[in-house]
Amino acid sequence: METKGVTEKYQRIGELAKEAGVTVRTIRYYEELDLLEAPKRKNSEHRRYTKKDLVYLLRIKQLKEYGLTLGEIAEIISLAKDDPSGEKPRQKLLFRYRDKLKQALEKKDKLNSYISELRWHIDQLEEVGHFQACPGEECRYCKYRDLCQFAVENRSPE
Amino acid sequence: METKGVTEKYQRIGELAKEAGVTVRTIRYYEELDLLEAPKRKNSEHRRYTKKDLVYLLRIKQLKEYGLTLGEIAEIISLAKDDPSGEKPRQKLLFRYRDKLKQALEKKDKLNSYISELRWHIDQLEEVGHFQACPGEECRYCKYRDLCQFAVENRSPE
DNA sequence: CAGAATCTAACCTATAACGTAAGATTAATT
DNA sequence: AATTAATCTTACGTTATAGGTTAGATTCTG
Repeated sequence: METKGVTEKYQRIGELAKEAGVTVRTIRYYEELDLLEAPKRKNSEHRRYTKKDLVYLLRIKQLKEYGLTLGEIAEIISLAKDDPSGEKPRQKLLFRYRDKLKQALEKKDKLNSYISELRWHIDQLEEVGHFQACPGEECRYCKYRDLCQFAVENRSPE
Repeated sequence: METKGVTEKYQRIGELAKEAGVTVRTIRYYEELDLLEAPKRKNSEHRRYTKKDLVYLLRIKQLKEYGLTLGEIAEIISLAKDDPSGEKPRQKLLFRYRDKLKQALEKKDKLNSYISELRWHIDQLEEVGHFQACPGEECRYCKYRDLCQFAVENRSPE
């Protein structure tokens, strides 16, 4: 394929983990999920890694930061394997990003509604004196009674 | 079938569940967590509920909607039991709401950063042709190379 | 050759709010 | 009374993700 750097150095899994800022377990786990290529080894040698593996690891970390799950990342990596042009994985990644964006925007909308709802309730609570009395007799005098689903009808004699 | 009103004072758990829009299991679970008062019964009678229980159930549902956990709700209810004035539960609820508000605002900030990050990456991906080639030789011509942590150095010799 | 590092395999964890099943009992209906 | 329906308690299961945590064996390093 292509010639690797002159200073090509093989690292052990612990060293790679430290450099990438992940645990050893994480690296093996990623290998298990086909996120990371399993280094070839004879017999029962220990794993050896190159700079390229570090780059891939960091790339995975990056994609994770952008909200992709390991499954989604694996899917993209898998596409990249069969597609030398890189077009398919690129499209998939774009799709994922757009999807995450859509979800994030929806989430933002909900969050905004939630925030104003909370503000409303905080205002209300700051004014209403008797929490425990609600619902109950206090409803009769509550300024929010028309908005409250728990308001007790005020004509009913008790 | 059943005549509601003054005569039909006590409901069975299934009826209450249906009216409140929860499951029977949920009611028993809430009782377990002291969210709902356990109806008194002799021997091994079945549970019987009143209109009041329905109101409390709906109240719990409402608090849940505002993002309180069952644990937080239980805490408030517990406070209400020892405090006839209702002041302590009210303060606690206010505290919770304010806390939720704070968290929601923080979340919103993060979401906004995330959204712009995503947008940036989408723009980038729409322009960069070769995902698979990144990082690599393509970095030399990539317009984002200065921003990319994975850009391979092309000018700086080791 | 001691002791670190790594190996595989397999189970464990956290999180909340219930779901679900088993087997027994109680209530309602016919 | 008999049958059916509802309810009872107890207790384990669920959902998902991304690894953590042993254990005991093996390999590598100084």
